[in-house]
Amino acid sequence: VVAADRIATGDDVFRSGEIMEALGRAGYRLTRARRAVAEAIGEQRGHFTAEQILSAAQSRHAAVARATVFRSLDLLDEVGLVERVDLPSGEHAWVGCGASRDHHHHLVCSRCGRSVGIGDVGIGQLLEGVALRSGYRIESHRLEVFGLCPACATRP
Amino acid sequence: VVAADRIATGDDVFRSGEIMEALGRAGYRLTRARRAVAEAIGEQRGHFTAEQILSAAQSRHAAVARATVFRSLDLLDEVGLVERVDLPSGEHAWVGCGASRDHHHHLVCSRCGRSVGIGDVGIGQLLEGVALRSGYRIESHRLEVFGLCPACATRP
DNA sequence: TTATATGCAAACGCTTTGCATCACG
DNA sequence: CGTGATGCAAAGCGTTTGCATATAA
Repeated sequence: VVAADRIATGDDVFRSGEIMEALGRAGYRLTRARRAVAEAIGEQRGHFTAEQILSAAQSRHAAVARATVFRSLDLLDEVGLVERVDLPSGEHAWVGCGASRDHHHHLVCSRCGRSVGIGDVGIGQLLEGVALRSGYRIESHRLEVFGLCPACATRP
Repeated sequence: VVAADRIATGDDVFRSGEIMEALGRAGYRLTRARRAVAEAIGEQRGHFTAEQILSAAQSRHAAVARATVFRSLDLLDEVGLVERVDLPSGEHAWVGCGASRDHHHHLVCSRCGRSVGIGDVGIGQLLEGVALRSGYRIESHRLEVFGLCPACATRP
């Protein structure tokens, strides 16, 4: 049941081109603003906030309206290219979802924000037990894991 | 390692008295406002927002300032009596933590909000594997589980 | 008596909205 | 061309802060 080989499905980073292609495939217009947001996301190494995308775009001479950043992120979320994470601080951030479109979770570096996807490491199985004992009919779960990435762990 | 018997540690609900006692033990003043917040929390059946506490207090003729509600919730969080949950919608809510002061997670009813605590069901163990494979030094994790409680599951 | 906690109102930060304009397809 | 997307600015929320006042211990 546990797909051990699906653990650590790779860095949650992608090129802006991939984003635009996916948007096109989903039937959305490939606009200048969306390209700018896609490029800004491509520059991010880890999780990012709407604010970061906004200023990344500005510093590239590809300014986008604040509202458009939010609208684009929502769109990308719908398409499954990014996903919201709630940081321990309570902040809302986003991470790219790499290639895997399946149910998965994120392992986020608490220093640099770099994130990797992790597959279903067997939590579903654990939760079956919880369901039995609690009587709840479990519908969904969210797991967010925080720690230091290899680079940040060695470099103090 | 897996404490199967600690699954479903009981309803995350308590009487206002327990809250006040714990606050006193922690060396905080037992004020009228905190009593009002404690009572409002006691009325909640599941997760609750600051806004709900505010209006619950008002409808009891024990009005509290909005700011005080936030300050009290932060305090109760510090003491470990309540905990923030990020609902799937992105909303911030709180749940009581019942008796257990250990590391735990919450199983929240997505209809009525009722929540029960679940102990460390073995996720720590799973994450050791993830740490090995990913190279990350895992520091913390948050698991939030949503579903229908027994009552809501049977009553459509 | 004195440090703590409260109330109030204003400030804040993030996110959304309405609406006229723009541009992708 | 026509519809969907954008920009702008204003509104909306939830949350925090500063400060004078009240109050628990």
